[in-house]
Amino acid sequence: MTDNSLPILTYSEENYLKAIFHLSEEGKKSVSTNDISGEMKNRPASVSDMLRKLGEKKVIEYRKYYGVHITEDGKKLALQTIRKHRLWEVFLVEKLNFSWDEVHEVADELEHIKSRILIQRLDEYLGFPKFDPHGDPIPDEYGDVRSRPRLPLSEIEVNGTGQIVAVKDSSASFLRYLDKVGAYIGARIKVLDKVEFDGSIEILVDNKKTIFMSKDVVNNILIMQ
Amino acid sequence: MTDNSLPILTYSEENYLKAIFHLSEEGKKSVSTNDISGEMKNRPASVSDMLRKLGEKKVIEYRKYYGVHITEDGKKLALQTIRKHRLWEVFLVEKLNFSWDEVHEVADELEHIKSRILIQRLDEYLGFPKFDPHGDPIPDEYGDVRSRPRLPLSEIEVNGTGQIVAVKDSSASFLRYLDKVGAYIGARIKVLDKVEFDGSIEILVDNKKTIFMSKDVVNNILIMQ
DNA sequence: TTTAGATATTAGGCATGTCTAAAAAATAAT
DNA sequence: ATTATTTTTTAGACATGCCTAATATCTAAA
Ligand SMILES: [Mn+2]
Ligand SMILES: [Mn+2]
Ligand SMILES: [Mn+2]
Ligand SMILES: [Mn+2]
Repeated sequence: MTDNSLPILTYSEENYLKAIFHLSEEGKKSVSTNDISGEMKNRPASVSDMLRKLGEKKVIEYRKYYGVHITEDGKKLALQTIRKHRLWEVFLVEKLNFSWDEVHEVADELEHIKSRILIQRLDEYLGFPKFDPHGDPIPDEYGDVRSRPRLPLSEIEVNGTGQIVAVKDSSASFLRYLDKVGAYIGARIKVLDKVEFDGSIEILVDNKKTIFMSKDVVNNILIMQ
Repeated sequence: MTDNSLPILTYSEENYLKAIFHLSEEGKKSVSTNDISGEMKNRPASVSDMLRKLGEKKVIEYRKYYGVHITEDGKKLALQTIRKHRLWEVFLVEKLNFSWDEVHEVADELEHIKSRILIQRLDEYLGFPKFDPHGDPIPDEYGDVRSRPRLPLSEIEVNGTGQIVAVKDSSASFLRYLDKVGAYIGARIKVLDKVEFDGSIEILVDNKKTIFMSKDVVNNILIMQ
């Protein structure tokens, strides 16, 4: 069974489905209308309308007033969009010299281009990358994701070591901060000190540089040990 | 005066404007609703609706029942879309190994991606190409086009020589035919014989190969002498 | 110059996707 | 267990973009 039977989605439906997929990944329970509204930066009323349509297309299970669950078909479609988004991000950074804080908006448009062959060729051209510029895994054509185990920097003990493999927040301001302090994907880190009072920490990067980071920062850096 | 004051167009408006621009290039006179309807493969009623909107945005001059003329602003916007279309075509052929008959549909989607920096970087990455895979000139950022003088192969005299620089028809079937017979952009040709009866001709390609071509083909190949 | 045929526009409808305001249902508080 | 609050849905509206059917206008023929 290939994805021949999957419904065709509009740009907007793809965006909603991607948002629902991401929200589903975080907390396990069902995703609420307000959560989606927040993610999509629109009104709950608009979300209710869309949920009905996505329910009819069987990409989500929708029980009025009780939030939604994404279906297997929905997951497949969301992962295809995410695959495209992340491949385009790699292209923008690797080939067009975008910095990692500039790619998100453009990839959010490019991810909707429909051609299947385009994505296959792009993937090949990029050398079948497994991770995007933010360290997030790129699903394969069938939606399979080889994710690596990772945990927030905040959970590493003092004297613990690891490698920065991804960021939770991909906002331009956060990424530019990381550039500034020299915390890049792949950097080896060691936790030197943790301040219990405010959740801030002190880390050593690449055995060279000491950085102080606030709780907000520490929660958004993901480490592989 | 940059294009700061140009209106923002929707995808659909961009497609109409591009069609109107291309139709304007052919015959000099005004473009009719039916012409546009034919080009856009939709109904004249839809065109009338759109012409009103494009008129309000001042990208065309619209007098009811008398067709439209594109304005200077309209030309600038159309050329920006055409620039994007042709740059993406170059990318698909040069970098992703698409053949020249496969690129049109995909470029028709990619041409609407909005990021200005994306196109600048793409242009740079491709080495500032001046022509697309079909030999059509790529406008610069300001809409300036360095087109080369060219005329249909049908107008070359017997024993006349020249070089294939573009094709008028970019349909997949025509382009695949050209691939089959070995008539590519850049090929040097010499007209060996012309049959007045049916408009067919015999040409020598690269001093090596003789090809017979029908009138339909000959009208759609453009030559620089 | 009147008329027939071609061309173009409007009227009204439908689908998508958004909004505000009002109503309904679920959840939290008393 | 009832009330208050929050969450969610519906009703009605608007913009875009397409359609068919009816009407208006232009143009070419008689
Ligand atoms: Mn998107
Ligand atoms: Mn990313
Ligand atoms: Mn297009
Ligand atoms: Mn082309």
